[in-house]
Parts: sequence; structure tokens; C-alpha cells
Amino acid sequence: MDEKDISRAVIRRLPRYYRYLGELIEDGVERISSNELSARMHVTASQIRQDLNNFGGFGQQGYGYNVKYLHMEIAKILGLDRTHKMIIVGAGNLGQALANYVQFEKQSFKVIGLFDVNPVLKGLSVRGIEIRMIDQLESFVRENDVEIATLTLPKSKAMEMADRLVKCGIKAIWNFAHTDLDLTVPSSVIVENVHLSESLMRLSYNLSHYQKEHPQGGNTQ
Amino acid sequence: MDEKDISRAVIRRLPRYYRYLGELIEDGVERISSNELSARMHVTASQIRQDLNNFGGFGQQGYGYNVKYLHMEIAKILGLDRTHKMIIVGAGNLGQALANYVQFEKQSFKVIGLFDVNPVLKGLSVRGIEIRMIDQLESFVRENDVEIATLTLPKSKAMEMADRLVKCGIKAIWNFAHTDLDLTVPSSVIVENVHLSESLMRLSYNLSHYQKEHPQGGNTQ
DNA sequence: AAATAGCTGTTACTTATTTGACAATCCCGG
DNA sequence: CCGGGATTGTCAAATAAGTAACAGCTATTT
Repeated sequence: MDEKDISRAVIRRLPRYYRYLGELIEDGVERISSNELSARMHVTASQIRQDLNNFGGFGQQGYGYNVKYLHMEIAKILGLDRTHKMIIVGAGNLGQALANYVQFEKQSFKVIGLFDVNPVLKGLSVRGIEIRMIDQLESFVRENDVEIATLTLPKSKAMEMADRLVKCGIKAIWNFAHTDLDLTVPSSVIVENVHLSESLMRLSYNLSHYQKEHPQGGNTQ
Repeated sequence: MDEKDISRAVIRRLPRYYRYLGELIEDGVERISSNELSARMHVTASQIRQDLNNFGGFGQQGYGYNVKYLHMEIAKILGLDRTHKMIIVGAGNLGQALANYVQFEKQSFKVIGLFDVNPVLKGLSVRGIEIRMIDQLESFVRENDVEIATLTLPKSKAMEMADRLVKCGIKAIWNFAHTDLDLTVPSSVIVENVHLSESLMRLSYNLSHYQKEHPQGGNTQ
């Protein structure tokens, strides 16, 4: 089970499997075959089996997959079996929204700090998380072993902030700014860019081109 | 120039070309070759040329591409050359964040309404957009020819809301809820799902697996 | 306890995407 | 206004991703 060079496409799909399995657990379903799951998710059963087999044989012939077990195994693969300490830099609406959002990802991600440049926000709290001024960033990251930094600020500030974070040992950046930080940051630091405007433009494209003709597949991420 | 069956992969990349061209314009660059652009964007020149040629020959041998012209042409392809009327359903932090966010996408998208179930928000305004109660949804959509609805509410409500929107003629849904609306909505309605939690999980996966070994490509969307 | 139907893991095949190569074309300097 | 260097558009080759098929194992029924 060599987990190196798993294709990007497979990784893209894993979280989705994880979500559907979670829903099955909620519905009290104990076992499921690749065929049933394929019908629910609108993918081929073949793809499901092949995707999963990149990581090991989680199923059983003649039975299918045990939902809870598979859910747990995918959690491990995704690294959701431990808690990741996280800060959010940029405490505007989006930063605050994510602070709420991320919290309810069960135990896997924990927002332990919010940072902003705006002195008006100093001392305020969101969901019990105090908003700190940006000059405390470095010391906070070092003292609290912060793994992930979420950047919700304008492009110009984002690049500068990424530099500072890299220098004080951040492991990963979840970037919401309109720039590709993965091209400017050392490759040892994981970068996940979320370009919401690109998503909206894809929607716009589909609106102009696929209206009423092609069926279209949703989530083009 | 048959714009049918352009591959999904190409569409995914168009907004990124658009963004880089916008930056070039800001920097006062008038012309660019696929080679220079490929170096900036970290993709192959061949891919750039082939992607663009799906839609027509925008360049000139021996010269390259005129930045402003190409930018404009991609805008047309993406449907950014006209204004799309939009509402946001769910006026929480995320909804409000998007209200701000979308506005500065120049002229292409215009948020003309915000809706929520929470009576506390009634009458409040965000960026000059009044928050309306959800019972006015249908009449508002019909009377204002709303094209796009952004859903920033919990999964359970999102499906119900999608149904209502479809019934009153919405053309497209930008969905931030944890569910695949494209599987439940008629295929004539465009759905673009944004699953932020999946993005975060991919980050988590990379954190666990690619630390310090593989170079990794950022934006796996 | 044997037979049957169901289902996975895996291999082979098909389709899609990306990259490489180069002829045709066009700018630009002289 | 002509020649050299640059760069596109496009075709072909290589790589990657997705689908189908099936052998072999397991649960379940009789």
C-alpha cells in the first residue's frame, strides 16, 4: 500500500466519498456495495472500487463495504483522525464565516486564533476566539504550534503575510486571496488555493453555453 | 468555432488565464507570448495555445497575444461581458462576505437581494442591499429577473430552497451547502457547488502525505 | 453442507488530457 | 520591401484517467 503518487483526481474525490459515507451513517446504513453507492453519487461503481483500492482493500466480496469502517479509514487517509491547529488571518466577514464553518468539522480542525490589522476589532471575539493584532502573529504561531493558516485578506497583503507565516514555521496555507500562493511559497509548505471568483466564472460560462442543451455535472472543482 | 463539447478541464483553466491577463494589464504589459505566460503561470506553453485555440485563434505568429484583446475575448467566453443579476439566500457571515466579494467582480455580477429566515435581520442592509424575509423570495425573483441564486445556508434548508428557486425560474445556483444540488435539481438549471470542507480536507491530505517530499501543485479544484 | 447469487479486487481496454514537434505565418529591423 | 527570428496553430505521440469485464471469494439460502 504505497500511498505515494496517488493521482490528483482520486484525492479530489475522497472527501466526497467521506461525506456520503457520513450521511449513510446518519441514516443508519451499515453496509453498502459499490453499486448502491455509485447510484447515489452518480459515479461508476468501477471508479469507486478502483479509487478505494489505491489505499487498500476495504471491502469484502459478496458483502460490500462496512460503512462505519470505510468512513473511518478514509478519515485516516485524509488526516482527519487528528486535530489540526489553525489560525485565520483576516477577521472580516469571510474570516469570521470560516471560523464558524470550520469548527463544526467535528474534531479535525481547531481554530485557535483570529488575526487582523484593523485596531477596531482588537479584543473582540468570534465564537470565543479572540481577535488579535497582526503584530502578535509570529509569537503566537511559534508558541502554539499552529499548523494551518487561513488567509482571508486582499491579494497584496496575502503575499506578505504568507512570507511571514512561512518564516515562522507554518506547515500549510488555506488561501482565499486572488493569487496563487503555491507559486511564491517554498514547496515544502502546502498551499490550497480557494478561488471563489473562478468558481463563479465557471458558473457563468455554463450559464452562457450549456443552457438547456448538455446535461452538466455541477461541482467542477 | 463550435463551442460545444469543450472539455471540462479547459473551462477550469479559463478563469485563471483571465486573472493573469488582468494582472498583466495592470502592469501595463501590452503583448505576451505563450512562452512568457507559461513561465508566469507554471503551465506548459503548449497547453495555453491549445486551450485558447478551442475558441479561436487569438494570437499572431511572430508576435504573440495582445493582452487586452485576449482578456476581453476570454471575458466574452466566460459570459463576463454582461451583468448577471444575483441574490444571496442566507445572510449569515458567509452570505455577507460573498455580498462584498462578488460586488468587486467589476460589472459582471450584481447582487440585488439578500434573503434570510431570521427576523432579527429584517430591514438591515449590507453594502446597501436590504435583507429581506424569505417569504418574499418568489415574487422578488420573478419581478427582478434574477438569474443566479447563491445558497449559503445549512444542507437541510438548501435543498428545499433550491426547489423553490427552480420553481420560480432561477437559471443557476451557486451552492455553498454541504450537499450536491446538481443531483437533485433539473439539469436545465446550472449548479456550481462550492464545498469548502472538501478543499480543507485536500489540504489535510497533502499535509499528511506530501510533507517535504513531492512538490505539490496548489489549487486542486 | 452444497449451491447460488452478489460483490470485490484487479487487469485489460477505452477515452480524455497533456505534451512535443514543426510547418506556416507574421513582425521588425535594416 | 526583403530576410531572419519569433511565435502561433495544429497534428501526432505520450501520458493519465475512467470504464468494462471477469475471476475468485463470501454470504446467504435451501
